[in-house]
Parts: sequence; C-alpha cells; structure tokens
Amino acid sequence: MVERESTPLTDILKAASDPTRRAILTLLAQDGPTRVTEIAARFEMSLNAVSKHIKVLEAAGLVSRRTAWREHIIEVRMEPLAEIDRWFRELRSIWEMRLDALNSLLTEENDND
Amino acid sequence: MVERESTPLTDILKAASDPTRRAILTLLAQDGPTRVTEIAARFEMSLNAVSKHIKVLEAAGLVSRRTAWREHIIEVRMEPLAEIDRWFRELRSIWEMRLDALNSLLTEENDND
DNA sequence: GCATAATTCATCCATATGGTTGAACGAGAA
DNA sequence: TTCTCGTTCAACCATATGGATGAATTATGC
Repeated sequence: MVERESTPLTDILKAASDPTRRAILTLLAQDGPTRVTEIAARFEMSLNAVSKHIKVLEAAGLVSRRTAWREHIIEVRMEPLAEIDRWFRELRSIWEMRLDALNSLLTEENDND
Repeated sequence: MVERESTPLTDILKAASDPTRRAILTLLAQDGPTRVTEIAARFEMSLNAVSKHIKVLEAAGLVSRRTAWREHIIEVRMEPLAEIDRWFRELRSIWEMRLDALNSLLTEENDND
C-alpha cells in the first residue's frame, strides 16, 4: 500500500470515528480529568484495550495526559475538534461559491432575455 | 470481535476520515455533480478504488447517485456533516456545564469565606 | 529487598480497510 | 448479433485496527 501522509485532520477524524473513543471523550467532558483505570472500569473491555484507545486519542491531541505519581490522569482537549469544524466550513464555502456562481450566471441569462 | 452497532455518526466520521474521500468531496463541492469516471481521472489510483470510496461516501449519505443512462452522476450532500457539528456542540456543552458547575462551586466557597 | 498497584509493552488473533486486476453487466450503436 | 462504454462485482493481497492475555515497568509502602 502506498505511503499515506497522516494529516492532523485525518488523525482527528479517525480517532473520533470510533464509538468507544467518543464515549471516552463524553465521559471525560462530564467528569473532568480521570485516571486510566477509572475510565476503563466504565467499559466492558479490558483495561489494555481502553489504554490503547486513549493512546489513539492522545496521538490525535484529543486528550492530554498528566502523570501524577503512578496514576495517569487523562483530560479531554476540545481544541482539535475545531479542525473538523474548520474543514466542514471550508467545504461548505466551496460548495456555496459554486452555487453563487451558478446563480449569477442564471441571473445574467435572464437579463439578456 | 464483538458486534459493533454502526451509528450514522460513526459512518459519517469514518467516511470523512480518509484523505482521498475528503478530496472527492472537495472536488464535488467545487465542480458540482460529476461522473464516476471523471472523478477517478483526478486521482492516481484505479477507477475501481475510487468507485469503492464513492460507495463508502454514499453509504454514509455524504454523496448521492443519479444514474443517467449508463453514467452514474455523483453529487455531494452537505446535510450529514451537520451531524458531526451537532456531536461537537453537544460534547462542548457537556464540557462547559461541568466547568460552570465547578465555577459556581468556587464562587459559593468564596461567599462562605 | 520484596510485595503491590497503575500502566504500558509485546504478542497474538480475527476482521476491516484500501488497493489491485480481471470478469460481468446493461444498454445504446453498428 | 456483436461491439463498446461506464460501472460494479468478485477475488485477492498487504496492512491497519480493535480486542484479548501475560509479562515488564516504575515507584511507593512494608
């Protein structure tokens, strides 16, 4: 398979596209900074599986980790989600520009009637 | 592996998380409804690969297909992207509610000083 | 030093994903 | 009928992903 550049946006969307990971984000948003073990306790899967999910979120910048003693405190970070919003807005504006161009073209034609 | 429910949001995020698919969406937003072959011509991969990407986008509702004779005209659909925005907003509001609660707790404590 | 606790690391497994190539299909054109 | 065109379907392959389990790590408490 060809080498694929991993843009931040791709990582963010990939990270957010898993239901378990979204649930983790929701949990963190509700409860605030939480230990890995405590997060894992909320899910019916192994601690290790949750730990891996958290690492994916961390790599995408969606959570940050603060190691206090032997506990790793995980905290949600909202900023990267704005990237998604930015992409969405850009796509929409491209789309609207085309529609505007179409409209003005039609108006011009009407003027020439 | 356990059976995983496929929510619309999961499908939308998964579909949007691939750079090629986002490029297809951008292209469609710019150029408007386009034939499959024509879309494929813009990418350095086989027609079949692009066709598969389009099917993923279609399953997520991000594009619609209009079969005109033997040509399949693909069109971008913006509506499902609002789902992402909705999720984002919900997460943020949960997050802000917690912060507000925290703040009012602190204020209360200050009042009691 | 030794047990304990919170995590990660290392393996392994099954399935999903993104890509390729070649065959099949459906419908107008010769 | 047979050819051609636009597209999907069917295999197939390599790698990624999500999960499990057991060992290793790291730092305190006894």
